[in-house]
Amino acid sequence: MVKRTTLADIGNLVGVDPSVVSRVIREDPALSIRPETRKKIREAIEKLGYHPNALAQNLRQSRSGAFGMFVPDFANPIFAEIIRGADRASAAAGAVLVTGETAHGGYLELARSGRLDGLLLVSDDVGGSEMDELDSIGVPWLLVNRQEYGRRCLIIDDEKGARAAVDGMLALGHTSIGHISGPAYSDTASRRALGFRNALTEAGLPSDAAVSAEYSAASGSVAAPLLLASFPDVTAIVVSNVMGAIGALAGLHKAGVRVPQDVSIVAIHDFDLAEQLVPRLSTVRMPLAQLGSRGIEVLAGAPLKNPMILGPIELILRDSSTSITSEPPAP
Amino acid sequence: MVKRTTLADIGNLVGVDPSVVSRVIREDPALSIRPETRKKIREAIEKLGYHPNALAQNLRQSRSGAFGMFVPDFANPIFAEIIRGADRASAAAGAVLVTGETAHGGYLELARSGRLDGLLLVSDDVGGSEMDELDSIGVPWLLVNRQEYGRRCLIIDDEKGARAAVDGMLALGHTSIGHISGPAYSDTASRRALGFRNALTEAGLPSDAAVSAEYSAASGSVAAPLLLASFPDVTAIVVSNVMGAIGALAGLHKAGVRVPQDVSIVAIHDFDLAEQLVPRLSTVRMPLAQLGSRGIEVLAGAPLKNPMILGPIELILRDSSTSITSEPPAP
DNA sequence: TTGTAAGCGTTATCAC
DNA sequence: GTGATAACGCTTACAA
Repeated sequence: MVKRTTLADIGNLVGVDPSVVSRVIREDPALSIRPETRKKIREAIEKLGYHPNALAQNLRQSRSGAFGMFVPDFANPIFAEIIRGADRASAAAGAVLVTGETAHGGYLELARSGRLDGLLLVSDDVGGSEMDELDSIGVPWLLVNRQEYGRRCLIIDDEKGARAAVDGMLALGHTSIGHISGPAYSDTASRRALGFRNALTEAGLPSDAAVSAEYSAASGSVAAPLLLASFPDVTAIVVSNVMGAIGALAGLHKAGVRVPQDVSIVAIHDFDLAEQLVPRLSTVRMPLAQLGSRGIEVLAGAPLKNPMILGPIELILRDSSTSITSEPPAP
Repeated sequence: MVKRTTLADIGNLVGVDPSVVSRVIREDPALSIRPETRKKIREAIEKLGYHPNALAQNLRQSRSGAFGMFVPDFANPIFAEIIRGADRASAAAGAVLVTGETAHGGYLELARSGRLDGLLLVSDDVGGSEMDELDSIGVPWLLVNRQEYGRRCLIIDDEKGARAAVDGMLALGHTSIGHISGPAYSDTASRRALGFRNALTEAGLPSDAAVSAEYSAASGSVAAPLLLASFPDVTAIVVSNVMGAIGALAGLHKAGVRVPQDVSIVAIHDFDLAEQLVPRLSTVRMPLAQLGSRGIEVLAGAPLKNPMILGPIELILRDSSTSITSEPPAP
């Protein structure tokens, strides 16, 4: 590997001080320079193929030009979409995105060593002591998709998302609607459960048909038949998360329950494969990518007035839900 | 944000030169030091909560401590698993993993500015000129899951994977086996197609029942019914990639073809959701995580004698494939 | 209109 | 056994 070209090399070639070259590159407005000198410098840069050494810039400016983003699981399409948003925004901000899974806890060491200008944490398993530690380190950081008292965070309108799902089922004529919620420790789950209950209460309908499941397909596949066994009248189920919904489809199929003929299913969060499942899964599309991109923007200095992302929330009806009127009318 | 503790701070506190502190921290074997001095230094480090400034280390040592990993699509579970492997290996190597999507081409600038100690590219849309540029920059880099003449790369045994799928179908009694291959420009696709043909040829069976599809569910959903229309005798289909297989299930369902009763399906590459689809999808599990982890190890200096990863390849039979003998016997 | 110089915090090579 | 010094490549206030 050949030695890299430095500012000094350019300076030597042109016969000018490196600092001048630096100022030309950075288009320092306080610099007045003869056009021909500037031109010569530009040409030399071109000729030698100069690119600034980011490591030196980093040290000099005490900033790493990197943002961190840690998620529980790369394979979850929800996190993938958040990451994508963060990736785009980082690139736009001229920074790189360092990603990792929260499990190995590497983000603390990264923050301590100054390798991150900011950090996004998308995870329920980041504990209070880790958060305190981050605060004491002094890196800007944000909880993403999780609200916690006294911490800076960014969330989407989960309550509204759940309402959209319920309203969609109501519009299809369902009057007995069930809920497979996320785990109790998850605040997104409780906000969705709240939206579910409120929407039904406002419609003058009961909202007690609910069971809770983990954020996993396996858990959803158990929960769905269980819900129907406990509440046999239920004709539509709002599933709090996509993995659970996929599991629910599988679990119901195995139990001999037909979707959507016997029960309609709608999930919170949309994702690519929803379109390809059998049956195609109805979802509520939420602004996940914005969760990532806005997170980066806040880390980069944008004001955080409101933790709630105000993006579009959209019910996407596919084959897993159907109108109740397609059932034989009561005698 | 308070000023960070530096080596000099420790030195001042203990009454010793910063360089000595550095040598203690790095456990320099060439350092002889009084045990009590060492102890005092250790205590001061503890007391002031010192952590080395990675930015300064980076500049001094001309290494960024970061590896890059760029994929076409974060949402594809295949790439997610490769990323996970790379993430683990990076953490183990004391480096961070910078990820991004190949589309915005940011990796070139990262490489040029010295922000990466090495780069893994998992993508069919990285062109020859980009590769040449990377070579001229001098960063170690590797194509992952793609073989290209004259380039350093890392692949898995796709041919063997396809063979495993075919052999599995043969063992179930199928004698007319079709293939939904990946796109022609993809070398993984051609290696899988080769495995498919060889396995059938060696079994004395024809291997002409093949159509090609893009790496997408939508494409697979079109290709599967098409394949059956062209080759009505086919009783089992080997799908070259998971997305295509998911699409195939959907496409066949829509066409009224029952899986596995009318046709068996097996996909190359396993992933979480395979277990939760309806029907549960048979797959060939390939060592994807190792593709990522070994890639990082090679970047970190491990010798690259053989581009082929020699991990386990395992056929996982689930509900989407069944024995041909379950069909009514011919009269 | 340009040059000088002082750092950013570390580490490697000497010197004492 | 420990200290001094230079250097990594860049930026920026100040001097000329």
